[in-house]
Amino acid sequence: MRVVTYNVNGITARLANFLRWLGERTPDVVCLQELKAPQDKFPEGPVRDAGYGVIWHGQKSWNGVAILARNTEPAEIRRVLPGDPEDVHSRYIEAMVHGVTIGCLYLPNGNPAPGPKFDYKLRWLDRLLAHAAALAGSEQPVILAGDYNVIPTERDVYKPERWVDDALFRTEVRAAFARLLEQGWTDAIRTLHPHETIYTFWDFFRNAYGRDAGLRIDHLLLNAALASRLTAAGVDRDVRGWEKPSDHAPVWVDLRD
DNA sequence: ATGCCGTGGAAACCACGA
Repeated sequence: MRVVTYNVNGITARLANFLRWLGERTPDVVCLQELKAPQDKFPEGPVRDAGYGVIWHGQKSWNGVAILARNTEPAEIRRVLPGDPEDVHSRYIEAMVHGVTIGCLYLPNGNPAPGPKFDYKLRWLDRLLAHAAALAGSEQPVILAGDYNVIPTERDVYKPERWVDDALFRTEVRAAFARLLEQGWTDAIRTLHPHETIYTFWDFFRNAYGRDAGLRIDHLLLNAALASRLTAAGVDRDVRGWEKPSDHAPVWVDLRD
């Protein structure tokens, strides 16, 4: 079973590109972020015509997350990250697919830091840690996939010294991600490729993709019950070079049945 | 070192992203 996370940066603007990728790669489960579409504007018809069941949590202009499952319906578990009734951003959705709990998340960017947006990011990380703690030790397989907006280590950014004060790389944020891993989560890409330079995002400008000036900020974390089934992981980085691409590329894991 | 680009929504610019 292949599970993918993909920040599409606007599902409406990305639709042709996305459907091409979906048709060519036919992944089993897809976690989407940054739909940037209200609930009633999600392109449900084309997605279902492509052979996928789908649930989504939209929002006007910003955020928005979805879970797609090939030839089946994702069984929704929740569409809000617990812990803050005041938080109205659409940044989390969770469903069961083929016996695997799929958490799809879009973590706040947090810039500029310091400031209220960074404070919101840190609070969101705390809530994620609290929710993930229960899932980490579950005997049921769980994957937390999404755009974490966290550069885990210096190896995951083209020029670390330029990013030390950025909300994606500040020590508080890296420490929170490290605490997440200490709960028992496996960072699939890094575990299978410990020494490679791997990016999942390249800026739209300054020819970032051409220069390979990227970041690794999209992650798939597996709990222990699922990590034993991990066989492969990678980035569909060629998609970043397609016409009208997102600034992120799809990131995937293959799991033994 | 910097939103220089891209998207959405409203308004012929601004917010936001990373």
